[in-house]
Amino acid sequence: MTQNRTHTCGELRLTDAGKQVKIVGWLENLREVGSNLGFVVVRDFYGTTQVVVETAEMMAAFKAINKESTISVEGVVRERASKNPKLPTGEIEVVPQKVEVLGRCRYNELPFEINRSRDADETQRLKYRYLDLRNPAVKKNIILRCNVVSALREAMYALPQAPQQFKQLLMTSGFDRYFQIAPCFRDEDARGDRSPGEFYQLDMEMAFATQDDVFAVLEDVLPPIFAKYGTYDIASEAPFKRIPYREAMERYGSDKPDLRIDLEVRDVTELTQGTEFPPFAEGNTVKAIPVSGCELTRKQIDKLCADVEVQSGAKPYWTKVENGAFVGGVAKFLNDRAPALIEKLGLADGYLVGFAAGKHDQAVKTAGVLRKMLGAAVPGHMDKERYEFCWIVDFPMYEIGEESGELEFCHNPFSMPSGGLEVLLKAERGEIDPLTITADQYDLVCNGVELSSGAVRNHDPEIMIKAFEMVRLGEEDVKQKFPAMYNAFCYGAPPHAGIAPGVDRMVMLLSGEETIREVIPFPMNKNAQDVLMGAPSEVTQKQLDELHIQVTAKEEE
RNA sequence: GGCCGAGUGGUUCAGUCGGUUAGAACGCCGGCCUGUCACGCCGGAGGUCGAGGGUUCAAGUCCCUUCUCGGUCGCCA
Repeated sequence: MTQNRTHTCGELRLTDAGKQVKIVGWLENLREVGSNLGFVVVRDFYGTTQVVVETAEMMAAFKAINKESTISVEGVVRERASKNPKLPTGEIEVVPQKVEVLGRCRYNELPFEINRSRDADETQRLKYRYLDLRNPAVKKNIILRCNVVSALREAMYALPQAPQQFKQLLMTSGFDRYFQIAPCFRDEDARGDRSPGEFYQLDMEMAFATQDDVFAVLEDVLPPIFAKYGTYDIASEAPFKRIPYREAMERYGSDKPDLRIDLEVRDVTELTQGTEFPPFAEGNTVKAIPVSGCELTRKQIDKLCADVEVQSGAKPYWTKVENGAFVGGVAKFLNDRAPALIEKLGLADGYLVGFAAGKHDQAVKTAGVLRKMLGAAVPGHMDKERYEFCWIVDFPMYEIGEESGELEFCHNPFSMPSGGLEVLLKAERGEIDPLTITADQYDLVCNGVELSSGAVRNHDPEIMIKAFEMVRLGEEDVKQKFPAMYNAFCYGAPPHAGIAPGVDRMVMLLSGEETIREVIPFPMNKNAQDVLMGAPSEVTQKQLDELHIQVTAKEEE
């Protein structure tokens, strides 16, 4: 039995008419349009080709084959009597002489229809991922992923090795630049944009590099890839906007702002103090988001506020401006403040004002979610069809821990404090507040998605120890917990910096998908289960014995 | 772990105030149809309404418990 095809299913054109061919693929559909007339669609990786059925024998042969079986068709290419301009192969059809079943589909009913698999239940899709991926609309994201990864490799300099601590050690070893596309494993729960446990990063580290050097690399690599592979045509050009962390929190209520939305958060704490409304009470922070041209109905506003509460954990409030006064929502608490608020926020008739109130951090966070929701809901405030990049810079080095109530590292303890040793010494002498110390650490954000985190690393053991002393740790802790890094840095380390954009998230943005699972060939579900392979599953006693692992009963209740 | 949403033929969903035989579309099976391309037309089969308990003359619908999936928060230097 020979299976060699002469052409793929996306290949044949009018110029091939008259040729003897053999195609192979999946039997997608049989359209019967007459007693002995029908059309078979054969699909492979490259496209679909129509096979025409004109005889009782062929009709019987094709009717006996379940859809989604793999078949081969030998025959002659012919110009179609009625062409289909929507298909690349729409000008021709294959008149079959011989049909062979290569792999029989045993079921005449599938878990879902292939070309509508995206509508099916996600668990069902993942369980039958091999059927789901037959859908060209699903498959295209995986192909996109492949193209993006290879474009990234082409754009980068070459030298594959291994992540974080090791890549920093490479710098210390004298390698100037490093990159690789590496799988990362993390013990963290899933989200729509976060694959549970594992994901891929374009990981890079550069010796003798500054923050600007790192920015320059990604500003060079990413825009052409977004331009070529993105769903939207417009993307930020280099240099990307740089926004200090504190400014991002104040203006957008988020450290990953979606800059496609033109709304901004305003602080109205002073102007709302002394009102009868408990959430605006003294000690609370009050943020306002003015939205012009809002025609949302009361019902829509309530729904939006409920959604904000789910995501932020706190209820937002609102009022509208009509005839120069506040109407609806919390209007009655603000009547005497209306003129001042209207002036400060530049309000006019038709404005909706969203409010977020509470302890400072909660108010900021609620405002951030509210801004995002309003931007998406009120027409005219979000130019969706574009990619807006920005760098979030100047992350605080320290924060007051919620539980401990004492100074702790805010993000990455290995980032270089801006200003180096001198700044730490000043803080130690009490000349500056340690909370004002920032780190040379940065995030790359696109359309409200955190694409990447990176930093100029702290390569100086003295500064590292001082940084740790600020949080009541010291030399012994650094030596004990990170012996390799500490020791290596004691032998002359180059200043170095790095970053690691998430490949899955990048492809998600490029494809326009809402969940990361759409760009991963075999994704796990929210609970990190692989429902296709049935993993995790029970282990056998033999496996346990091999590894000297004992399973003991739970001791609780 | 908290909160929100969902679970009804193979698939996606509808199902009003608790009330007769739980509907539709697609898919499947049978029939018709000579140019379809989401083909069309006619007919048919297919349901433990996630599971368990309760209220009631009567539960897909109300109450309690529980399981599963999704979103979100916690978490993720």
